[in-house]
Amino acid sequence: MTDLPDLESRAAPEDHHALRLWLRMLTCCNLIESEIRTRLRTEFDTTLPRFDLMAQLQRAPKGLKMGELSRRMMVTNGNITGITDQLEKEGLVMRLKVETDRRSSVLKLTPQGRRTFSRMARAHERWVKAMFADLPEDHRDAMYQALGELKLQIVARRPDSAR
Amino acid sequence: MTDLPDLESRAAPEDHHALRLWLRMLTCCNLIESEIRTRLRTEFDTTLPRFDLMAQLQRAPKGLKMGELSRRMMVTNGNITGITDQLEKEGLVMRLKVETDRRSSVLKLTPQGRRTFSRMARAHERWVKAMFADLPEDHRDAMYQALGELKLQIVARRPDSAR
DNA sequence: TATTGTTATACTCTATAACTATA
DNA sequence: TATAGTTATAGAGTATAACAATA
Repeated sequence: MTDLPDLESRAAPEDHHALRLWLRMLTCCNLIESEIRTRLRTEFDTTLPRFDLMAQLQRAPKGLKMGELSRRMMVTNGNITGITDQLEKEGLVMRLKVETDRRSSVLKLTPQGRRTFSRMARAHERWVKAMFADLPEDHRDAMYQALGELKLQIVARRPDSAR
Repeated sequence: MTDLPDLESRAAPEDHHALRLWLRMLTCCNLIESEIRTRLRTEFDTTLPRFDLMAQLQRAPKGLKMGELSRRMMVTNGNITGITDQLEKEGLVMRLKVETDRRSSVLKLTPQGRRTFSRMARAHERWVKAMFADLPEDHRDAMYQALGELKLQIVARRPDSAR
């Protein structure tokens, strides 16, 4: 491994393995994430949180309540309101009133939102595939596996995981 | 793997392996990062970029020029100026004039900055170790390996990598 | 002319907390 | 009382671009 001058360079030789792994993981994530953010901005004039919200809705044909989106995206309610306001103004998502609970709204993609998201999702998948293209399959699968365990442990340790 | 209601839930069954891996990786990183940010804030009243900058300086006893920090932390010059202003005001880092180039400053940790950073770094390592504690060694090493390759590829693909 | 660092600006994202309307 | 969503606010982080001093 070469000594590239990035975030990982903050690791010291005596650091614990877990710490070195984390710094490398963080560097990779930041690299990928910043490329995706840049491309979403320059090619689609949108942001990652907006893309994430639309991705959640795409997977939920019946729509999602705003509170559920807040949990999934791990941000507070007010933020979902803000992102939703933008997307609604642009005609990409719509708020629907719930018969059984008049406090709630359910969000859905509009037909236009569905079309727009499809184009973005295809591009997004292309970018990601390209970035992971040369990672050997067995390494890719091993990482997927290991990350699955890691995620379970971390979620289990979270203070609010009993919710 | 259970179907937890988080970011990864935006993956669809037909998604490419690379995409699913990326979403899982992103979820893990976000979980870890947000725990670290919260703890840095509540226990040390500081932020991740400030911690990162100090970590870079800790590893560079001779100090670093601000432009070099900007490259390593992958943010623009102006942001380094801002973070440095804060840390300097609190007496944690100092700007030193360079004899050979009067445009440049070299940043170093002050003695107090060194002490403060040591305490934070020990705590930070404890947090990370705890989060990775139950990940089997062989998985951990496999991930470290795979991420190393991934990082090389992504860096090589970056538009400014020829710099 | 190019580079180093600074300044000013604008925007997104985020958490917090107070609020409303329902339940 | 508790919950769903809204509003207001403040702060961090970021990019962009214009700028001064120096190379």
